[in-house]
Parts: sequence; structure tokens; C-alpha cells
Amino acid sequence: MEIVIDIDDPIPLFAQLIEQIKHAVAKEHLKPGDALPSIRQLANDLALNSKTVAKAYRLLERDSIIQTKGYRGTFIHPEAKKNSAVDMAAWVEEKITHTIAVCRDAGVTDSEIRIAFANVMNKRNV
Amino acid sequence: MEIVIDIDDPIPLFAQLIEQIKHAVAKEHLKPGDALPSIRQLANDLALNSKTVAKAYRLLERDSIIQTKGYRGTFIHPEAKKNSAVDMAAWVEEKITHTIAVCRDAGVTDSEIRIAFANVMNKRNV
DNA sequence: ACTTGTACCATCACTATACATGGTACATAT
DNA sequence: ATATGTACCATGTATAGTGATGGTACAAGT
Repeated sequence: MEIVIDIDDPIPLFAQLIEQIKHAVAKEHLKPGDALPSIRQLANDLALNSKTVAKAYRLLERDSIIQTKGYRGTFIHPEAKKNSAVDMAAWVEEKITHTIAVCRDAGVTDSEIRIAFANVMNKRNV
Repeated sequence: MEIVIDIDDPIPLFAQLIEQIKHAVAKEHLKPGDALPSIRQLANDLALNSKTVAKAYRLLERDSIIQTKGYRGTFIHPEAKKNSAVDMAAWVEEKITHTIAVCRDAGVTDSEIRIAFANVMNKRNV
């Protein structure tokens, strides 16, 4: 596990971390069951804030790339390789692209779309 | 046509203008074919910038509430009353609400939805 | 000449969000 | 005690979008 973080890279630090762990899983440098460094340990090694690492871990767990087992630490998920191939972001963009295209076709301005989007996002009861 | 603009109202000025013209159409204080003040005239009367009035007119025309006839001025659209009842904003919100709900159900965070949305909006080739 | 809508150029204040940081605290399980 | 993930409090910087403003200019039609 060599992880390199470039603070000058425009890609957010937490995203660089996710990217590299996913890549290591895809390349099988990390296999199911392998232990990952603790959040605090990794934050210390990479000179990052623990919240930044925690954010990456939280998202990786949501995508079932890793599994956190409380006090016992964090491990590579059994289905990690398969799940690392799933591009959730692309799927979301595809959904949103379609909706926006429909609105634009109806003559709605981008500004209005943005306002409607903001309104919906800020109604938590959705 | 008495239009009152309240600069202390949190509602944007151009939106107040749209609102009041639509209302006048719905109440039939403005009927199809009625002439509206020119952009510069109305801007002057209401102490608004002409671009602000132009924005309102542009949106009203898109929604077929008014018709601009170049040098001849601006008039109430024949179908204005019917079109003033159409709530484009609500329709857009409904579309977006559905898409966002689907994404949230899939476990996508609001932050990720926002980023995907921004990405799509900034790809003009949609 | 004059007015119409429209299209550029631009600036400013305001707001919202993302990202990253820091500190403190907690239950869990060794 | 110690270490785990996690949750809450908070701040600061940077970016992006909105709303509104102002100026200049143009074709179209009287």
C-alpha cells in the first residue's frame, strides 16, 4: 500500500485517497480481508487531517469497497473488486443529464434549473 | 397597470415584476393584445435597471404571457391567461425531485449529487 | 431621427457550497 | 489503558452562481 497524496493536485485529497484505494483493489494489490490502516494512522502517515481520511473511508464503505468493524479496524470488502468497477458518479450523472435535457428542451433556463435544484436539495423531506 | 416593486422584499426584482404581470393577466386586468410599456419606459417608471426589466420580459415571452414585436413594442399574448396558469417552475421541481429521490435512495450523498449536477450543467453539449 | 427589443462588454455584493482543518467526546472491545 | 470508528462542535479559504447595476451598440421599422 503506497499511497501518494499531492496537495497541489486540483483533485480533492479525500478523492485522491478513494481513487488510489479503489485502484489498488482493482489491481488486486489489495484483496478481500486485507486490513487497512486505521483512520488516525493513515492520517498521520499522509500528513492529512483525520476527518479527511474518515470521509474517504465513509464513502468507500458506502460503496462496499471496504468494511469497518468498529474497534477491530477496517478491511477490504469481500466484493470489493466487483464494486470498485461500479461507477456510481457516472450513473448519477447519467440520471441528472437526462433530467436536465428534458428541462432544457422545455425552454427552462439554466438559472431556473439551478434554482429548482437548490430548492429540492434543501427540502430534506424528499 | 399599477406595478409596485419593493426593493426590501427578498423576492428578486425581476421576479416581482413577472409575478405582478402574470397576476394582472390572470385577473384579466391585462387582456390579450394590450400593450405593455417599453422596457426602457418601465425601467424608468419603476426606477429599475433596463436589464432587470428586460430579463422579466424575456422570461414572460418564453412562457408566452407576452409577445414582443420588435420596434412595435410588447403585447399581451393571445393565450396569456391560459399560460399564466402553467407553473413551469413547479414542473421542473417535480422532475428534479424525482431524480434526486432516486439518487438518494441509491445511497448517493447530497454532496455527490450537487457535484454531478454541476458537472452536467457545465457541459453545454447536452 | 427615433424607439423597439436585443446582445454584448463589464463590475459589485451576496449567498451557498466544498474542502480541509482542529478539538472534544463517546461506545465498543481488546 | 488503549485503539477503533464515529459524531458533534467549530473555523477559514476558495469557488461559483445570482441579482442588479451600467455602458455601448446593433438591426428593424416608423
